[in-house]
Amino acid sequence: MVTIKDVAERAGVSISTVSRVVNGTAKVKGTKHEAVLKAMGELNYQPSSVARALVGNRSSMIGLVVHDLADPFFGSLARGVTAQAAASGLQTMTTEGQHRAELEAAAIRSLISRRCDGIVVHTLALSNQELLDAIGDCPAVIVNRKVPGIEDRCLWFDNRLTGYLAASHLLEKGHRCIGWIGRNEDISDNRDRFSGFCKALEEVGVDGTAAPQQSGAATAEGGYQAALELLKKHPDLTAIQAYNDVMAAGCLRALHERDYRLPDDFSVIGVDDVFLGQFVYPQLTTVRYPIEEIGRTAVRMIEGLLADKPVDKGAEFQPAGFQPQLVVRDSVSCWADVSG
Amino acid sequence: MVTIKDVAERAGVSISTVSRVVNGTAKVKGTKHEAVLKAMGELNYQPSSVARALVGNRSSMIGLVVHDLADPFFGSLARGVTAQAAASGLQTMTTEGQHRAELEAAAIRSLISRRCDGIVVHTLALSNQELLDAIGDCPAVIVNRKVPGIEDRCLWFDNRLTGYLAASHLLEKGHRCIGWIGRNEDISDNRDRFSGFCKALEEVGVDGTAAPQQSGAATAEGGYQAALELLKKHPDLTAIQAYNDVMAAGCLRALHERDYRLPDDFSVIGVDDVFLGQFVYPQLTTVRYPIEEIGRTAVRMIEGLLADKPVDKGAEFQPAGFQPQLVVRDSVSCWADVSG
DNA sequence: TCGTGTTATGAAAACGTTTTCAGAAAGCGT
DNA sequence: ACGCTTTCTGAAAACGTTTTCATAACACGA
Repeated sequence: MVTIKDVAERAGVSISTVSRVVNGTAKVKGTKHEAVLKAMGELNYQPSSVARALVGNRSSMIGLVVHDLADPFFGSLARGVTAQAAASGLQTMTTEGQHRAELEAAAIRSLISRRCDGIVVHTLALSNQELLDAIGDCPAVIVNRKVPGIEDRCLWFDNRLTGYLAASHLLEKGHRCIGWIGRNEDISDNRDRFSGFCKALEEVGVDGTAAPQQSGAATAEGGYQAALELLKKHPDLTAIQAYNDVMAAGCLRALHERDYRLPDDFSVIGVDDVFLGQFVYPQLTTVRYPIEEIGRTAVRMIEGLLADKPVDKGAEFQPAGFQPQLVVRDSVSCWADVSG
Repeated sequence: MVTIKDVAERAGVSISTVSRVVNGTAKVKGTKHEAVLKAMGELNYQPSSVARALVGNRSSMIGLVVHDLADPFFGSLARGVTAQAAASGLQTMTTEGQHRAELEAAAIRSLISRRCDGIVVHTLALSNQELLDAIGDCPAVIVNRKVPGIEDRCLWFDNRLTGYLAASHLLEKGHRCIGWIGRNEDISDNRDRFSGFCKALEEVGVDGTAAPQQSGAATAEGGYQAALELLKKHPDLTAIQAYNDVMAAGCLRALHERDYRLPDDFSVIGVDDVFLGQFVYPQLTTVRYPIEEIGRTAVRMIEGLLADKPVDKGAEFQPAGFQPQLVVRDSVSCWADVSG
C-alpha cells in the first residue's frame, strides 16, 4: 500500500505538503506542487479513508439498516439513500436487520463503530428504548416509525390514512365484501392500516373488525398463502386489500391460479407502489409511498443534523410532502352490483 | 465518544489490558478482568473499527459494486453477498456503478481506500484493462464477467448456452416465428445470449440473425417499449425471447395492453429467474441464474483469497455448479401449428 | 541594508487502536 | 530465602492521515 510518506519522499517534500496538495487546504509553490502531483500519479497514490476517518472523526459514510435487501421496498430505499448520499460525496454502507432484535441492534452498533457520519434506520424488532440506546448520540434518522422523544428525526407516515384511502377506493367502486390480508407481526404499520380499513368500512355501515381477514408473512409467498386461505373460507369476497404491494402480488397469483378473470371477477389493492406493481397483471392499484424520495429526504436530514445542531425538516421536508396518495391502475374494477 | 483510554482509566488498568480483555488475546487476572468488564459496561464502550482497521490493516468489510440497487437482480446479489459475509462476521459496503465507467472506477477505488478486505465487482462500462487497474492488488472477485488473466477470480456463466436453452424450449413448443429483444449496450452477455439463440434456430433451419429483433434499455420499461415496437413491425410473431426477466416482464405488460390472451396467444421467455418472474402473469418461464448463490460463492472465494494465497474455487465452486437451467413455468405455451 | 509583513514549509502532536518488548509479580522446587 | 520459570502487566511504537505551530524564505517599502 503506497502511503503519503512514499509520495513525500519521492517528491522530496514533507508529508504536510503532500497533504496540502491532496486536499487543496493551502497553497504550495509551483515546483513542489507539480512534483507532488507527479509522484502521486506515478505511485498511483490513494489516500487511506481509514486514517482520515480516524483523525478527522468523520468518515464520509452514511449507514443504512434495512430488513432485507432483496425486497423491492428496501431496494428502492437503498437506491434513494445511496443516490442522495453520492450527490454529497458520501458513501453508503448497508446492513440487514432481518427483523431480529439482536441483529438490528448489532447492525446499528457496528455502523456507529465504523464512525458513519450518520445513519438511516429501518427497524421493526427493536423496542423504542432499545432503539434509542443503540443509536446513542449518533446523528440518526428513523424511517417509517415515530419514536417518542425524537420525532424531529423520524420520517413516518399516516398508515391509518393509507389504509383508509385504499378501502375507500374499493368501496367507491361498489365493493362491500372486502377481505383484509395483514402481516403476521403485530407492528403499528399493520395495526394502523387495518384501523384505516375499518374506519372506511364503518362509514358505509360495515363492521370492519368483523371483515374476513387473514395474516401471513410480509412476502409475496405470505400474501399468496393468505389469499388461498381467505378465498377458501369466504367464497363471497369480491375484493382484497393487502398490507402492501408485495403481499398483493401474492394475492394476484393465488387468484390467477384459482382461475379468476382479473380484474373483472375480483379486485385487489395494495400499498407502497413498488416497482413490482407495474408488472403484475393486472397492474396494481395501490397507495403510494414515495420510498426512494423518503430515502433521499432522510439523507438530507442527516446532512442538516451534521451542518448545524438545530434539527429542522425544513419546508421541503414537510410531512405533508409525503401524504399517501392513491395510484389508480387496473387491479380494481367496478363491482357489478354497485347500488349507488 | 468513549475510548479505550476512558475504560482503562475507570478500571484502573492500562489500555493494553483493556485491549486484551476486549479481544481475549491474552489472559488477564480475575480482579482486573472484572474491573474492565464493569467499566466497559458502565461507559457503554464501543471499540472504534476505524482505529482497528488502521492498525490491523483489515476492516472486516466486503465491498460490493453493483449497477443499480433497485434492480431485483442486484438486490438478490447484494442479499447473497451480505448474508455470506455476515456469516463470517464481515460487513458489506455497497456502491452503485450506474453503468458509467468513471463511476464504476470511483466506486472500486473508494472501496479500496476504505481498506475493504475484499471486493465483489459487477461492472459493465469498464474495459478489462481499466478494471484491472482499478482493483490493483486488492482481493477481488469479478461477477458475471471473464477477465483475461484473472479467470481464477471470476465467476462467469455460459451465456451462449443460456440463450440456446431458452430458444430451444420455444422451438420444442412449436414456435418458429420468434423475436429477440436484447439490450442496448453492446456487451458480451447480450451478444452471447443472442448467439445461443441463433444457434438453436439454425439447428431447425431458421436463420437466427435474420429473426425479428429489437433492443432497448435493460429495464422493464425498455422491454416494454421494445416489445411494442417489435409487435408493430412483426404481427406474425408467436413468441419473444428476452435478454432477461426484467425485460421479459416489460414484454408481458406490452402484450397485455395489446389484449393478447396469455399464454395462449403468445409466449415469452426470459433469463435470470428473478423474484419478479413468479409474480407476473403468466408466471415467467426462464433460464435460471442462481444469483444469490453466486453472491455467496464470491464471498467464499474472497475468504479463500484472504486465508491462503493459492486461489482455488474448490470442489464446491465448480463452474459446473452454476450451469444455466431451464425453469418451466407458464409463460410459454405450445404453439397450435406444431408440426413435429 | 534593514525591518516588517506575508507566504510557504516542515516537525510534531493527535486520532484510537493493536502489538511488541521488557519488566514486575507470582509460583515453585530446593 | 534463593533462583528459575511462568504468568501478567504497562510503556511505547506503529498504523496513515490532518492540523497546529513555529520557523524559514521571500518580497517590499524605507
